[in-house]
Amino acid sequence: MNEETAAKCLSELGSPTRLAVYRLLVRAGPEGMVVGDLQRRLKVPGSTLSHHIARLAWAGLVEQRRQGRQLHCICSHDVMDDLLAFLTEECCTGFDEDCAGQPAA
Amino acid sequence: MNEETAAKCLSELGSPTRLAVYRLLVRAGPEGMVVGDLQRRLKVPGSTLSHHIARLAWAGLVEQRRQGRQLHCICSHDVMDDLLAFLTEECCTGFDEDCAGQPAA
DNA sequence: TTTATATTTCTATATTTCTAGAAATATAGT
DNA sequence: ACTATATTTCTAGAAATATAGAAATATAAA
Repeated sequence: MNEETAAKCLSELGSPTRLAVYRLLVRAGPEGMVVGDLQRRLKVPGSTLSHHIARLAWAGLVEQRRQGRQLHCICSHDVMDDLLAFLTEECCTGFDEDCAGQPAA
Repeated sequence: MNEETAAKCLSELGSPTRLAVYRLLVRAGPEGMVVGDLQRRLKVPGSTLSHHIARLAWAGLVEQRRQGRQLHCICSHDVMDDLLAFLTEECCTGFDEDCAGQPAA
């Protein structure tokens, strides 16, 4: 993952509503959650929620699969994994022992 | 780190300019870099850069120490460590083997 | 085919963020 | 005190984002 893509992911996760959505989806596992469930859990109007989910999907953090009338939202772990790898490798140093990553330089 | 704080950090890191600043500071190590150096490296007007650095500092990701006329910017690893821990623990699952973290549930 | 449900798209408004020039502040040297 | 350097604060316009109601779309059930 390059810096530009990382910034995109970080930015999309950096909204309280979207981070909450993402966490719920992580906990929901491979089945994911349908939009309506997310809506009831987060108490956010459908149109607003749809907008936020679309952004998460645009960043590749979430995938959507229609099943009948419902749309299942499932988190894509790959992107999060790449993001964590980027942060660990590129935004941590070996200068102190707090961080497990290799030195960036 | 709670969800609100994590969202704040993610959002602040989610700007291409700020992520670039942060990465340069990580690589600069404990000495950090002065604002002027960052300005020359990133080719960004001082006022713009100052604004971005202030946001990183507000989120606790960067610390500033004046030394004479210059202001050294140093990345605070603690916050990044906490953020990585949050993402690993709260935004990764044990459902597949891609992710090293513990199950969130 | 009508009706109900689930979700999105359209539209508008309010708010935030980005950007950068100009002025102000802080420090150091002469 | 004056000048130069480093950086911030002020200001404002432009662009992006958030929010949510209303209308539209997709699917299913009766």
